[in-house]
Amino acid sequence: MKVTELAKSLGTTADTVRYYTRLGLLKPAKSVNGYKSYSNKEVSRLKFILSARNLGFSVADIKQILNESEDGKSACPLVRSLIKERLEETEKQFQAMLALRGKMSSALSQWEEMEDKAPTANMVCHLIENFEQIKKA
Amino acid sequence: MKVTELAKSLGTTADTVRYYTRLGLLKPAKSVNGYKSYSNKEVSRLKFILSARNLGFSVADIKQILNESEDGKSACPLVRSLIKERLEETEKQFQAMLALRGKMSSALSQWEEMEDKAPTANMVCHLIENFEQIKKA
DNA sequence: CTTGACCTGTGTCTTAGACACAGGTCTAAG
DNA sequence: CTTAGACCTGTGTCTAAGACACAGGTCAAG
Repeated sequence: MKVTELAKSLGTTADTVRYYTRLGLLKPAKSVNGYKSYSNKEVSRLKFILSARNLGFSVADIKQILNESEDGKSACPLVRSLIKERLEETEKQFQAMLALRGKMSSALSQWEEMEDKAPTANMVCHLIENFEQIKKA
Repeated sequence: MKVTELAKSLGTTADTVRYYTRLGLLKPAKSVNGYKSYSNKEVSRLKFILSARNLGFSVADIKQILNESEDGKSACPLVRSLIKERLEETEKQFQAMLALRGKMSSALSQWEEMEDKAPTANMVCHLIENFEQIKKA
């Protein structure tokens, strides 16, 4: 199987396959013409990688998990602990985005009723520089 | 004013100041010893940049806004249109994070009751590979 | 003069791929 | 057999927004 073939069969891009290969997550054989040749084992490996990415694991996480399982050990404990970390991070980012979204939409609606002003020596844009979010009661 | 001095006075890092300087958003004079020297004008410029970053504008956006205002034009229309774009992006990312968070926390709770399994030829980790999110009714 | 604390600019690194590009492969037409 | 064109290849570079490393410069105290 060639790069593009593998990629399409799992609904991803050739660049993604190349990226994982570069990192050593996939280990294709070299075909005669120098092209990479992927076996069925690589297909299921890639399937795993894509599932894990979809669940929020980082590529580095996945590398770790694959290493563990290559030693014949169960990766389950590692997987549980990693997802706990990732979920915490996601939660933080989520809260940050929630706050940002609020700020932005508040700014947008405020600014629609405000006039344009030319810049001055110490003010680039009064919309931004005078913005203060209205606090929720 | 030196780099660190400026950074501390506005509660940011020297690296951030250097970064903006590298991009040309700040234009310090060169002091005798080769160090960068920031004037009061740079202070208010940086203050503006930090406010805009805080509202979700990208550094590229800010560059655009600064260019506009340097020509003496009002940046307000540009600012309104940019924040609209950024807000839409933020909304998309927000929804994506919301979905991801749900998936992850669902996985976490499911996996706590599932046993460990050793890897097999075509399965790295059954937790991940057999995961299917329970759909909300 | 020397020590040590702090500061400097420059260059490299990060994520997870996307994109550019020069060249190779392969199929069909001539 | 040759040629054209479509498609594919690996490698190298780019992205955002700084963080970090590092060799060397500066400056006040002793």
